[in-house]
Amino acid sequence: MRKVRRLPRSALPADTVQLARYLIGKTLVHDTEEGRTSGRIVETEAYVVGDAAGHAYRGQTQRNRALFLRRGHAYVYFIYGVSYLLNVSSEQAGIGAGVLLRALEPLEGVDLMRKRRGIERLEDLARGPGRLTVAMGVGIHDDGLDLCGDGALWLGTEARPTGEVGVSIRIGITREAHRPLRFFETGSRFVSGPGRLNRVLPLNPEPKNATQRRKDAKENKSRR
DNA sequence: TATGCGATATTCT
DNA sequence: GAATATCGCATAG
Repeated sequence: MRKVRRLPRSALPADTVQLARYLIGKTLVHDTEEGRTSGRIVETEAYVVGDAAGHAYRGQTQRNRALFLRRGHAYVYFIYGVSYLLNVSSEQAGIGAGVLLRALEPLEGVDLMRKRRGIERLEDLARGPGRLTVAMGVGIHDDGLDLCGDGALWLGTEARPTGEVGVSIRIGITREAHRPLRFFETGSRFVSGPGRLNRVLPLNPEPKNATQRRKDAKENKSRR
């Protein structure tokens, strides 16, 4: 394994889509009192400027203010009453956009991740954005932190060469769901989502996502 | 492998 | 009151 060094902000592309692509293969590290956990980033999604699916779409609020920090800051928020999700802010100060970190391949602190997650299987420790934050010990207290500073949560260089990067539509959203803004390392066992999205292109006809399916089911029921 | 469903907080309408 | 950048468990094929 290569020596992992902190990524300076100047290394991050100053564009949301490019950053999402760039982060594949890089390392996320968290040092806590319990110990260090780290992992290779194998799946991301871009939430670009003017994106109706992005939290910054309706302007800055108390909740999403970290998305408006200059690139390289953590935006953490709570969703579905169950999960915390971690994003990296991606544009210049005052412009709201970010990259959602969706899955990691565990590197260091695997036992600590197992303890935090309460499961054993390596592939499931950080596959999915909500699982990732649990495994890494990331929570709302990390919202707004600078991932390019000298803090405990940071982005690092790649621990080993990155494989081929694939693209697909994003997962779990309804608005602008067709856009090819999800990036992943092809062939990785640590990537979330249905297998058909994890091959290199083709951008297949848009499958219905979970929310839409639920809506349809409900409508069918009330129709009877 | 896919589909269905409940849990549950915060924001927006 | 509805929607949501999810997860874990159940069930079916």
